[in-house]
Amino acid sequence: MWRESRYRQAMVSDGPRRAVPDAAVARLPVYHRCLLDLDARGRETVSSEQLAELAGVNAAMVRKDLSLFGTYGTRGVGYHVADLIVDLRRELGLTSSWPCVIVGAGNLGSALAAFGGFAERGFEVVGVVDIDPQRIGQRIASLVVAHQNDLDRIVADHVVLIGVIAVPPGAAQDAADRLVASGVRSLLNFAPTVIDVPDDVGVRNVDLAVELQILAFHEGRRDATPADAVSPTDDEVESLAGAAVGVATDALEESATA
Amino acid sequence: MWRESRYRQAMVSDGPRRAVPDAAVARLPVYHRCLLDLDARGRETVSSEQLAELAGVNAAMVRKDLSLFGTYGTRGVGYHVADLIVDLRRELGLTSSWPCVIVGAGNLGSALAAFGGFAERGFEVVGVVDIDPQRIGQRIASLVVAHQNDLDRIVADHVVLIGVIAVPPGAAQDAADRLVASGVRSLLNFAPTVIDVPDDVGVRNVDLAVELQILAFHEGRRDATPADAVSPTDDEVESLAGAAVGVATDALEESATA
DNA sequence: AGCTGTGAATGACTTCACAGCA
DNA sequence: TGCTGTGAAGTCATTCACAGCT
Repeated sequence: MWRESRYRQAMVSDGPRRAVPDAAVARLPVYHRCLLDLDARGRETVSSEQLAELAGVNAAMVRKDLSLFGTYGTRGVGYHVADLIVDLRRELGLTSSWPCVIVGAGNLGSALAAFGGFAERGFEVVGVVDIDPQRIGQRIASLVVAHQNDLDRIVADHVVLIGVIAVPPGAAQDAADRLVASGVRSLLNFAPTVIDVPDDVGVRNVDLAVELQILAFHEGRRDATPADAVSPTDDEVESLAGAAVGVATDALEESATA
Repeated sequence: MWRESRYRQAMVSDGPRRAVPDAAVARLPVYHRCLLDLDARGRETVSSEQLAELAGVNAAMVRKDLSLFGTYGTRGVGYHVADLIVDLRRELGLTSSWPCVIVGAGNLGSALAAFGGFAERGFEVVGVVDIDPQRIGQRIASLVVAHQNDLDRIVADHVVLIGVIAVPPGAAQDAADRLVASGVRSLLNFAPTVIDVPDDVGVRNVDLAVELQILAFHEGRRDATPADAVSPTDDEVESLAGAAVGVATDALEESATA
C-alpha cells in the first residue's frame, strides 16, 4: 500500500564521512553574504565577533566554522575580508556559475525564473519547462518556457546539475524523476511533498506554507497556554539568520513497509 | 562601530521554557500535510512507521513528537487519522484562518500573493503593499496592491499577525520596522539579510539563493575532494523534512561601518 | 502479535574557556 | 593587548530498545 522507495536507503551512518557538519554548511552562505556586504563597504578585515553579529550567530561558531576548511585568520587582527570571500566562494563551489533549470512555469516558477537574486549569486536559470500548452512559449525575463520534453536537451546542452521543482504536489514526483533521468544531481523542491530520489541526488525542500505554520505555532502560544502553567513562555522563533530555512528533508524516503 | 541592535537580546537561556522542541515544531506541519493526504485517500488509521515513511523521518521520532502534546494513539493499532489531524490543527493554531500581509509586490511578492497554497493551508493574504507607484493599484489575484502607508490600516482592519517581507535586501529592515510598528508579531523574511526585531517578534528567514548554495556545496564535493583523501563522501543534503532549517537568529544588522 | 509511549544511550551541534600567536 | 584556533564541557536532538496496552 505504501509505495516503496525505488531507491536504496542512504546508510549515511558512519563512514569516514563528512568533514563539514551539515549545520555549518547551512551557515557558510550566510557568512558569504555578510562578507560581500562588508567588502562593498570597503571593510578590509573583520573579527569573528563582528561577523557573528552580522550573521546572527555566536562568535565561537564563526571561528569553528571557518577553521573547518583551513581558512585562517590572523590572531590579534581578525579575518581578511577579501581573502575569506575567495575561500568561501571556492568552498561553496561558486567559482563559476551554476546552470539551473526550473520545472513548472506557474506563479512560483515564473517568479523564480525572473528573480534576479539567483544570477547575482552565481546561479543562472537556463531553462523553464512546463507541460501546460498555454504556458509553453511564454516569455519570462529573457527565457521562453519550453515543453517538458525538451528537458533532456536543455540539461544536456547546459550541463545543468541543479533543478528546481515548482509544480503542484501531484506532479512533483514526476518532475523529480524526469530531472534525475536527464542527469540533474541536486533538486530544490518547492512542492509540498516528500519526493523520492536515488540517494546520491541531493534534495532540499522549501515549503512556504510550512514556514507560515511554524510561525503560527509560536504565535498561537503567546497568550495561549493560559491554562498551561509556565506562562511567560513566549519564545520567539529563533533560528537563524538568513539562513536557510528550509529544511528539509532530504531525500530519504523510506521504503517498503506493509 | 557596529550598530547595536536596538532591541535587547533574547536571553532565552533557560527559563521554564519551551515544552516543544524547535526541531519538533518544524516537523508537525509535515505530519499534518501527510495526514491530510492519508485522510483524502480514505485511510482511517496509520502507524508511526507508515507516517514516518511519508514524512521522511524515523518512526520513533514520530511517536515522540506526537506524544509531546498528549496525542495518544492506540497500541496495536496506530493513530486515528482524523483525530490526529484535529489535534495537529489545534496545536498548530490552524483552527481558523490567519490573515497575512505581504510587503513588496515584485516578482516574488506577487507570486506569493497569488499562490494558492497559502489559503489552502489556513493563511489568507489580506493585503499586499509596495512603495513603487507603478505597482500600486495593480491587481494580483483578488487583491489590489496598496501603498505602504496603508499598512497600518490593513493590519488593524484584519488583525494581521503575520507579515511577509518580499522586498530587496536594502529595504528589508524598513519593511520589518513598519510591520512591527503596525502590530505584526511574526515575520517571514525572504530578503537576503538578517533583520533586527524586538525579541518577542518571531522571524523566519527563507533565502532562496542560500538553498541553492547549499546544494552547490554538496554538488561541488561529489567528484571534488579528489585530493582530499576520504573520497567517497558524497553526502546528500540531509535534514529534515520539510522542516526547518533555518535558523537563525535574529537580529543584528549592522550599519555603519567604515 | 502489533504498535505505542518512553527511559536510556548515542550522537550532533554549540558554547565555554583558554592557550598561544601577532 | 586583541583575537584566533581548539579541546573540553554542555546542550539539544535522534535513535534504540523494550515494557506495557489492546
